[in-house]
Amino acid sequence: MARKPAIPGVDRRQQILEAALEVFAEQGFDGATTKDIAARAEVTHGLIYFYFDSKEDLYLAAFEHEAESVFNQEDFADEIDDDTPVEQALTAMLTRMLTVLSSPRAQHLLGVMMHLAAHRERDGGPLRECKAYMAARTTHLTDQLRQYLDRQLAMGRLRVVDTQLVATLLLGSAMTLYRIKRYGVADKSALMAANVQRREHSEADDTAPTVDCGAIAARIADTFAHGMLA
Amino acid sequence: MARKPAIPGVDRRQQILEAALEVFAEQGFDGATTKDIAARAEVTHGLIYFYFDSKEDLYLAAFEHEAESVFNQEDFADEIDDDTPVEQALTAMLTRMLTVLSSPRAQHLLGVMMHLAAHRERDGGPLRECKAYMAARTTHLTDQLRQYLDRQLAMGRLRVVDTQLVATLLLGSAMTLYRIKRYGVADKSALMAANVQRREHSEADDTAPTVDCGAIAARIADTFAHGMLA
Amino acid sequence: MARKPAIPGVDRRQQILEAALEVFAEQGFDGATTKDIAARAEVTHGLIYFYFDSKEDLYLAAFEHEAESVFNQEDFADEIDDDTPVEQALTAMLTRMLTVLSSPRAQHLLGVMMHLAAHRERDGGPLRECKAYMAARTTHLTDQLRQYLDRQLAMGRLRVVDTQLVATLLLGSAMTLYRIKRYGVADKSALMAANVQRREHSEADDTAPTVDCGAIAARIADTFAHGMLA
Amino acid sequence: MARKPAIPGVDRRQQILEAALEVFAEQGFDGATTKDIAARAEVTHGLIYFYFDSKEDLYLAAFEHEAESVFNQEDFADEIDDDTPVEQALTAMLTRMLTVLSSPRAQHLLGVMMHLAAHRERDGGPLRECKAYMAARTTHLTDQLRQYLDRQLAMGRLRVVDTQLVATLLLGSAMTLYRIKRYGVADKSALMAANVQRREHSEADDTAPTVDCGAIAARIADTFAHGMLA
DNA sequence: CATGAATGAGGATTCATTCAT
DNA sequence: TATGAATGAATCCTCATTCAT
Repeated sequence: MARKPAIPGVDRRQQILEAALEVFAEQGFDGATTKDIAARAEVTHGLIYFYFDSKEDLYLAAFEHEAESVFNQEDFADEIDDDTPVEQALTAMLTRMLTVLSSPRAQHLLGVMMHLAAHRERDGGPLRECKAYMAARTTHLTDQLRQYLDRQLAMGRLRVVDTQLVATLLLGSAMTLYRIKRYGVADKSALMAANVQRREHSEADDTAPTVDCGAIAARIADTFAHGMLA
Repeated sequence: MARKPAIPGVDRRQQILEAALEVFAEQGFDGATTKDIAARAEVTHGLIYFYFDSKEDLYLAAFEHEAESVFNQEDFADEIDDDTPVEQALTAMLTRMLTVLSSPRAQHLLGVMMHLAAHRERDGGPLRECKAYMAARTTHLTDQLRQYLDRQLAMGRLRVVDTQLVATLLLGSAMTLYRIKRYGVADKSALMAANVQRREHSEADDTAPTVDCGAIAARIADTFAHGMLA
Repeated sequence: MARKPAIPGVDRRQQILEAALEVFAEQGFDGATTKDIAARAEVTHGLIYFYFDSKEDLYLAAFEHEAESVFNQEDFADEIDDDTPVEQALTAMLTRMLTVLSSPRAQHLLGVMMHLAAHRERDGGPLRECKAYMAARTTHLTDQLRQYLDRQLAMGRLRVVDTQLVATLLLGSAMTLYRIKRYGVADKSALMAANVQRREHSEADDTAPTVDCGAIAARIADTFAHGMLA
Repeated sequence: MARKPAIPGVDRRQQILEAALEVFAEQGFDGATTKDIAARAEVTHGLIYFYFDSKEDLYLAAFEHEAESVFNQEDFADEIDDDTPVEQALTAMLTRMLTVLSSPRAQHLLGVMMHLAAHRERDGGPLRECKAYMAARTTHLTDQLRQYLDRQLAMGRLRVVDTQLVATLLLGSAMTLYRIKRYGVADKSALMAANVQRREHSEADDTAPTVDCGAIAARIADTFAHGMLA
């Protein structure tokens, strides 16, 4: 009675995972319904429970599935050559990071992460694992960057700044701007940065606007490198 | 069966609004239940519907109620003296902003705004109004800051930078860091900045840790003013 | 704290009773809400419970209040002169009955009665009393008419017909037509009589259409008296 | 927790539709609860919403489901032979109609229709569709009958009477009497005809008393054909 | 594997009713 | 008398989850 003969190559589990990530990214854990997900995956509602134990299990699986593939490409800071001029190196690193984050899948992951970040439950709730994973990865990134900055500082190429702070601001700024550019209005508000995208891009739909990662990266690097004073 | 005559002094409507803001900040619109809110407000479930038409109406009311009082204090950029040195002026402005945002109520509002920012619905959904309000206020802030920077640029005090970009990064950074400092782990992930707070503060509860707004502001201003290169 | 000083002459109880009858006529017992009634009576919700013990009590009171005044005028059959020609007597009687029923209040009562008639509960429910009252009055009317017909039959003025049946049909027909004429479309369906009113009257609003009771009465009497065969 | 696999032979949707019609017939739309309906259908409460979108949707479905099958048998007037003597033809037609209406299901439909007829909302409300359907079918029936009478009138077999009026009275009388006979007291009141049934039948339960449709039809036809005057 | 019917707990909302003032 | 705030039970509806087929 299997309606979809399922072209043996197509993996239903995969379909569900992807649909789930999308829906969770849009609606959050509470707002998403398993029925919605099934519909998006073009799968019957019941089938979800063949592959996953529960909505929560599905959430975790979808998150990890994507996080694995996104974060594993991101040891970008490792490749930084300590001898390259700082601004150039930062531009390269930010470009690489933004490029990785440009894929639709990575975007969905970011969406999920924003919901996760917004959630604050007394006990941590069912999403605790995801939060922990996210925190770890995030810490790792900042640490890599900070270590790089520390080395540059030691080499006398930087003013004496709080490298931890700068690392945080750099990565935060990159993500902030990136999401603003891609999604437009709704995100602006989140970060109090409103009309950037109106000037440069104006796509707000999901048809994957091409964002110039290199340009964003260069500008951020320039600002952080030289400051804005004359 | 009117049980509690309401201890004449207490305003139940207010209680509900405040409880709602808290719960919505923690759980988001979908995650929050009207029952939770009633419990937090120490009010019976049904009473919510005496004061508000629906969960959505309550959300809007709670949001606006707080947004009004928070944002109305925030025309900080207006007071900036164009003759003050830029770094000093920015420090003052950021300090003022962070101070306003330190109140528990403002924190709840920020929590709600994060959820709002994470939500992405085809039609905008019931929360559209809040998003629009948020976008407008946010745009206003950035604009004020950008205009200030434009004036300074015209006066020859700044390098030729993209003032819009800098304004966005400045405000975004301030908010980012602020939330990280106050709440710890969960927020880190949102912005991929993980271990800042572990070094400086480590409170994660609601007992309102005192954050040194001036110090944060000064460091951000310094970084943006001079850059990090030696 | 009495908002309405209530022009001492105006009786709030009365206002409530009348509003209740209207609302119950429109929505039925289950469909009506005490809040609606209070609003219609321009009275606060709570006041209802000062005058009445419960919704049910109010229903009973409203029903009886009106029924008393309507039915008490209706001993029309008593006044029939046995010597008047039958058709003429019937016309007079029906005219009188329809006239009594023309008042807005009587119309509301009829509305309530239709709901009552439609309700069929295992145990009789809270409306049992009203139903019983209605049945009694109704029986009384039919009996009067039947007795009149029996007397006429005994006097040889009628064919040998089932007087009980004819009495029932006569009264039923009168009410049927009357409601159709007054309310238009919705009622038609109830009684499977559709376009009568479109020809003669076309009011459907509550602004009390004047209905020609005499004309309706005459036509009914004619039909029942002579039949339709040539 | 799919408990009952549904005893393959039984159609739950059907069960629900039938239970709904019964409950709606007894209690009206407002008085009926979905829980009652579920209980009557021996189905869990939630299942209703698997098959129907809302209580209203269920009402419509139940109404139409039954109305279709009842009204479709009722083009009785079409089959009337214009050459048959009028009284005989009417008797046949009424007999046929009453027979169709004798089925328990048709009785439930009539119950629903009575509630519908009693309801009078400003906007028509959610039941508007049903009312419209009812009005249309009802109009159709009356029209058929009136046209038949018009033809007979043209053939000189009838006195000059208002055929529309007579058609309305005939059908209304048939339905009136029919419901009185079957259900007893409650209905009497509706039409102010109280004691007919006490003489002839006295069933008030749902065990479908057999009613002599032919006898009722004949008596009505006789009355309308010849009138009651000697 | 896959389906879709079925379940029941829980969520938003309404409403009759009560009571301090 | 009259008000309006307050209560809690009941109602409609949703949704995660299960299971026979």
